[in-house]
Amino acid sequence: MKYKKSAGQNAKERILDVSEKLFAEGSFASVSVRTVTSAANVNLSAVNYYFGSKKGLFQAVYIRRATLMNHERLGLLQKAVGKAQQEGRSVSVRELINAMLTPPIFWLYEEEKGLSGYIRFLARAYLEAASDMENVLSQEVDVFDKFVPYFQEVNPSLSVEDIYWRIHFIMGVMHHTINHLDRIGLLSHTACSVETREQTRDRMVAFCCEGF
Amino acid sequence: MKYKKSAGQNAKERILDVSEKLFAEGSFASVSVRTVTSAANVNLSAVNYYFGSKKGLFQAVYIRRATLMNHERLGLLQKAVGKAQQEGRSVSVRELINAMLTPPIFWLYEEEKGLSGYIRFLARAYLEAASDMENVLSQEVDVFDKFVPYFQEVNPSLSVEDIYWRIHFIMGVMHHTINHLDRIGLLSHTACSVETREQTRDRMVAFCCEGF
DNA sequence: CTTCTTTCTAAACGTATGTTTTAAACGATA
DNA sequence: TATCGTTTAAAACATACGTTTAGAAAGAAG
Repeated sequence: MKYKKSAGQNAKERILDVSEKLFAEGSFASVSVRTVTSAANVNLSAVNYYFGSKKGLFQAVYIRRATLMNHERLGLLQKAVGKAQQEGRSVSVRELINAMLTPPIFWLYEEEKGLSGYIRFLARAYLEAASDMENVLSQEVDVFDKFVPYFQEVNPSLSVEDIYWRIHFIMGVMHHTINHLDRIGLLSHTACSVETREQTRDRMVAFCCEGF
Repeated sequence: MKYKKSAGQNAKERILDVSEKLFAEGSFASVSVRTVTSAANVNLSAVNYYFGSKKGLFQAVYIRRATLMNHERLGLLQKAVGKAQQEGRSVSVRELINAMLTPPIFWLYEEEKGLSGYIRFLARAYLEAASDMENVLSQEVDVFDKFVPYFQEVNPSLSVEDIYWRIHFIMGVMHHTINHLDRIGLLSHTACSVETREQTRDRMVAFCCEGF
């Protein structure tokens, strides 16, 4: 009853890899199924065979790594919480924002495993028609919800409304950096050069910490 | 030699109005010429007649109000500079950021004149293929360049690199708010409700000031 | 009215799109 | 080897796309 599917698995994964990259660089409508299949060296009908439809492919690209990144974020959060408890203090704003921003920014620099493509894909998916991609939004929202109580704890004077607004701004800093990191040299007339992922992350964390 | 063109002007403007809105809500590729023309109640060929091509229409939408907003920004900058000179001090960070953010955010709330559509159109145009829309980017970049010396003056310890990174983050806060203002209620589980344009602007300015 | 330019309309062109269909090729099991 | 589920392949389908064309309608100028 068990079939090897070795070639099939490869084709399926190859399609996912390729479309992740293509959807990261262009909108859903601007990337055609034919572009995907020819780039992945598979037959045209493979997309519909494996994913039912173009939209199905898009969602499959999203789902493939959806849980992974948020797991990383929650992992960092847990780690910070544990360390703070051990030292008998509450989690700092810096630790919280660090946990929110480190995974996506580190992924952004991880060209090799395709994580960079996924993170850019995600940032773009946010701008696709809301009706089709509500799950994309809600998943990340759910994770950020878990951060709210800690923000409240470290700064009780802030209302829940204030906190969500600040989280919203942090997401802005994050998404914009993901979308335009490669153009920051152009923006600054080469005043800003390529940095390590840590340097970029630290710049963002510093900016957002003060904003909070 | 002079022709009235009254109906023509109306049709042309109507096309621009409609496509501004449509391009604000969907990507370039996802908005078809037929959708535009039928929404504008004009003949299908009107787009090619007036603008040469679909891309020509897109750029026309951009150009129509491009100078206006940056004029507003520079006006606010000049005003702040004049006031500061009169009071014998240098321009504050708050005044600078205020001049950068007030025009786009106020426009965002200006549903009536279509300015809201334009500002959302602009934010989306940033994500279109860079090769086609480089002028969109460069125009705003040119304006922000004019702010750099003042940021340096008020905070001489910052390098040009630092300043551009912060401007980049401010643009992130701005773009994200433009793109997702209507979804902030969803993000916050209705903790955040609709605010006045001044309230939203002040939140953004406050966050970015501290970040700077 | 006639003339000429501009604007609008309807139809068609050629191509690109997502999807479906048909059958061949493959791989493991029996 | 024969069988059956799975995967690949080629072709066709129907539709949607951006663009072009040819001509009608409208309006100002002579």
